[in-house]
Amino acid sequence: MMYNNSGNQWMLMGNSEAAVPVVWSRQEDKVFEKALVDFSDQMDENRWHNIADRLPGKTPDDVRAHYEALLHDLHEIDSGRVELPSYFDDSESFEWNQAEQRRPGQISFGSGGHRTKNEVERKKGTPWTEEEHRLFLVGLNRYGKGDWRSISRNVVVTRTPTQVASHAQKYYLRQTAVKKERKRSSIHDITTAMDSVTVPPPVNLPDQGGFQNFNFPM
DNA sequence: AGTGGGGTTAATT
DNA sequence: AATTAACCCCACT
Repeated sequence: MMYNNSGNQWMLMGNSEAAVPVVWSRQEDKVFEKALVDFSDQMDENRWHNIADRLPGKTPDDVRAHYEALLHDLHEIDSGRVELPSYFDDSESFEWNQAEQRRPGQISFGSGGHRTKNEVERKKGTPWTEEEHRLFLVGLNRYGKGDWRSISRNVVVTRTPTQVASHAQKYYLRQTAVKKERKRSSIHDITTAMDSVTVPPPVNLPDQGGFQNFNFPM
């Protein structure tokens, strides 16, 4: 899998050039992922163009193809368990000016209870964007559940490790919640292997408020 | 008004 | 540092 290489993309140069494999380095991936969030507001073609501008040697089409590949992987991650491929980190502690990324954020607002209006802007929780969540899944896939620090540092660069951990907590809570709802303990839950966390949430028909759970056999 | 989702912070290991 | 629990705001119903 690994979206960075899934389905090798080929760059077909006009007439005289031979096909050249498009390869994505780790650094390029990071730039790509960051740009994805930065330009998440534009869902048109400009997006690919803007992202490509940050990646010397990459065309907007390369970027779009890369994104497609990413979505494909995510779909698999999401609709199955999160399985960690055996490839782990690779020394990617390059000099990424993470200083200019991550914002000072994290202003408290609820804790103590002293609500001063003139205090530092109480930043209310900023909702995760879809892109950030996708990146979160990528990070999960790459570093595994628990390594929030790496995920924050290398993948979801717009969130601090604490935020990532928090997001993960809610994410898993929801996962199990949905799972439970779907399966009112049935004899079929018994499996030979050590159980599990599998069973793709049959997509949600819910979302609309009411879904009936049949709590009686039919 | 009650509930629950989704975010942050505090406490614990 | 990571996990767990408490807490808070807000959109819905």
